[in-house]
Amino acid sequence: MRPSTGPSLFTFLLRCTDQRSPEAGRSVHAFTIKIGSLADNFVGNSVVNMYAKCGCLAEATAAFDDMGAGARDVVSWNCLINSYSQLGPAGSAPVLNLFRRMRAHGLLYPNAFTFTGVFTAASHFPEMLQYGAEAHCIAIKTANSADVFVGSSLLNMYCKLGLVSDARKVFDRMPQRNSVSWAAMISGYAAEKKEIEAFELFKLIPVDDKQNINEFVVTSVLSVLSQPEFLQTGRQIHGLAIRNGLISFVSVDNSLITLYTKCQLLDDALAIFKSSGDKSPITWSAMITGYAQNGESAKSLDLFTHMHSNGVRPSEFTLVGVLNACSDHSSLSCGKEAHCFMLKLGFQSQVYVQSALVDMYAKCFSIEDARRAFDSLRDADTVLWTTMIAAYAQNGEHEEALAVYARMTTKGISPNNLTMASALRACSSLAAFEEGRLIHGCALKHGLSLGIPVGSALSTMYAKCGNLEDCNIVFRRMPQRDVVAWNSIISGYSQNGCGTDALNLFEEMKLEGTQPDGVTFINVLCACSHMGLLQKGWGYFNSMQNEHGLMPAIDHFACMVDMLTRARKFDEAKSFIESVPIDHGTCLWRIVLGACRDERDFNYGAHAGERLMELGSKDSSAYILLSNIYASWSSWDDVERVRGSMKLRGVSKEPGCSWIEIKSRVHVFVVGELLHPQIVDINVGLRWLGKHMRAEVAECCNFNEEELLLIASSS
DNA sequence: ATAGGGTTAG
Repeated sequence: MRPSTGPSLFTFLLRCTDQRSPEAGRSVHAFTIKIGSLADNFVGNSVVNMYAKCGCLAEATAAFDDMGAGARDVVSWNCLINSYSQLGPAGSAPVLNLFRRMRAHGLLYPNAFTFTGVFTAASHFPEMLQYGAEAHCIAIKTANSADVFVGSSLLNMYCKLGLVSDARKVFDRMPQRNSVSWAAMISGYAAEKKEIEAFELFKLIPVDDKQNINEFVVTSVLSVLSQPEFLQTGRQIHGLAIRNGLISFVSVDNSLITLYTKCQLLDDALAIFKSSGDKSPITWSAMITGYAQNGESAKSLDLFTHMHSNGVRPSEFTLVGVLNACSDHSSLSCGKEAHCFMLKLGFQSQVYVQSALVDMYAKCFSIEDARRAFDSLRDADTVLWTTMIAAYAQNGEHEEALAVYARMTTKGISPNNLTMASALRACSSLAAFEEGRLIHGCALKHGLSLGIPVGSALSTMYAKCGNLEDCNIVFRRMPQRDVVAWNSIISGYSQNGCGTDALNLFEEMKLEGTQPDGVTFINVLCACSHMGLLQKGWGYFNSMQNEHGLMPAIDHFACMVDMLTRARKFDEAKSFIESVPIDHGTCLWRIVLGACRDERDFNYGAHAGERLMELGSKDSSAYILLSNIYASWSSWDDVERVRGSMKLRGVSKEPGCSWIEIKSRVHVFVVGELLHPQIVDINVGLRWLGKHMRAEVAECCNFNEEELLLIASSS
């Protein structure tokens, strides 16, 4: 029996709910208890709903319990279920629990409202799939599966759990669909990067049904088409968004900004950004990130300052963008400032931000800071570990890179292709063959060995270890190759003295239709240089610009100088260097000096050495070579002059260091090594080797003893 | 009295 005060209580409770005022709601609740109407399921449900909407879930649950089993109906259960499901992942377990209790009750049948809450709850965790699928069966049995809300939340659940084709089956069987169904299905394809499927589905939306192409649908489809190859389609959807009056929706603007920044059209992106009426932190982040990703670090940082002065609170996404801009800038002071922001805003425990931070410090050459940032996070994931490995590899600390990789493996964190590529890069630099093979095995186990980044890194690793056979096998097994993959094998052959094979590979690459880049030409020109193919070298050098539109850079000029001097064309080398249109510092003259030593042409050597001194070279070996040349001529004044300016400029020789891995142990030697346990025997062996080498060289080249000592002293 | 979908990142 319902008391006469019922209707007015509803009105009060509704108003409290609408105004999200639990304070007022509590006094109405107290009144319902006083007049004993909580047992009325309409009033009770309103109380539960009021607390739930006000975010007071504990009180909602208490009111639900107070209603008593007799007064609770489907709506009471649904109110509670849906308010938990709106909490997101945190509410998933309570929802499934409530659903189980509701069914155990027996007399109540779940309805469409129940299933939408249950499916939403199950969509957050893969291990909840079985509960979701079970609920799907119950929905069919209780004749709820034809409902649009049920269908939409169900297909969304399958999408979020990675079962897109199951989602599509649900979608296809829906007797009716609305914008939510379309948006959920499109974003399901978007999450799997299935651009074609997403766009095909988008085109299936009935054209007369403008209602279905709303801001959600447009946002989803734009997000998946934000790539240069879909720019034209993206522009068409932009036009459609304008015609449908969707341009004022902030999420549409955000995805348009992303579309244009991903296509490197920063002006178009900026136009959207400027015209966007109410910018969200996402709008700012998208633009800041867009600048950073397009190498416009200064503009990125500038916009961040603007965001800050406009009083918009940066999100973790913003910080990632800003940190990226700082890495690009190699600006440690900017990076440290961003780090402070990050701490102030409390993003230090977010893995994405942490990885960007580690990367920033690594790119700013502050590897200790990178390590400290890495160590400060407890639950590092694959990418963060990989960033740290890459950070050491980029900074030349290859042993540390492998140590971090080893620790990652012990912790059972599975690698991705960049992990493998970075660890292999460290192996290449150390020529660590055994370690490299182990990593190859690991890549194989994880199914990563055939992809482009890992395949290329493997080829390089085998080549750097002198194993061209495995370098070739790995390369030939790759199902697809890009210019980087080709470069790895061409450089492998070229650096191992197999110039002819390197050049044949280069021709094969062009036949396959892969465009060479600057790196390819460095290897090709090196190969020509080593084989003394001067004419061929010139041909390739000229083809860079003429056939491939590539501007020669300092390394290419260096290859040509090397090639000319090896052929003893010192005059040509001299005029070539003087014609180089870019700033080349001391590098080209240094090559000439080195070649003059090897070719015993000390006149040109002295010229190159004097040029290097004029240019203020800090290279100690150049000064030593030059003074040795003068010494061989007995020009003691010049020797004094060179030694003097070397001292004046504070040029000193860094101690040389080398190492070798024997049976998994690394043996390190510095100049004048005394500490190695077998150093006496090693020195005896080295002297023996040196004597025999000199004898052999002298025999075939007719050097005299004096010249040989000059060569030995400078190399 | 109760419900479902979208945008930015290492």
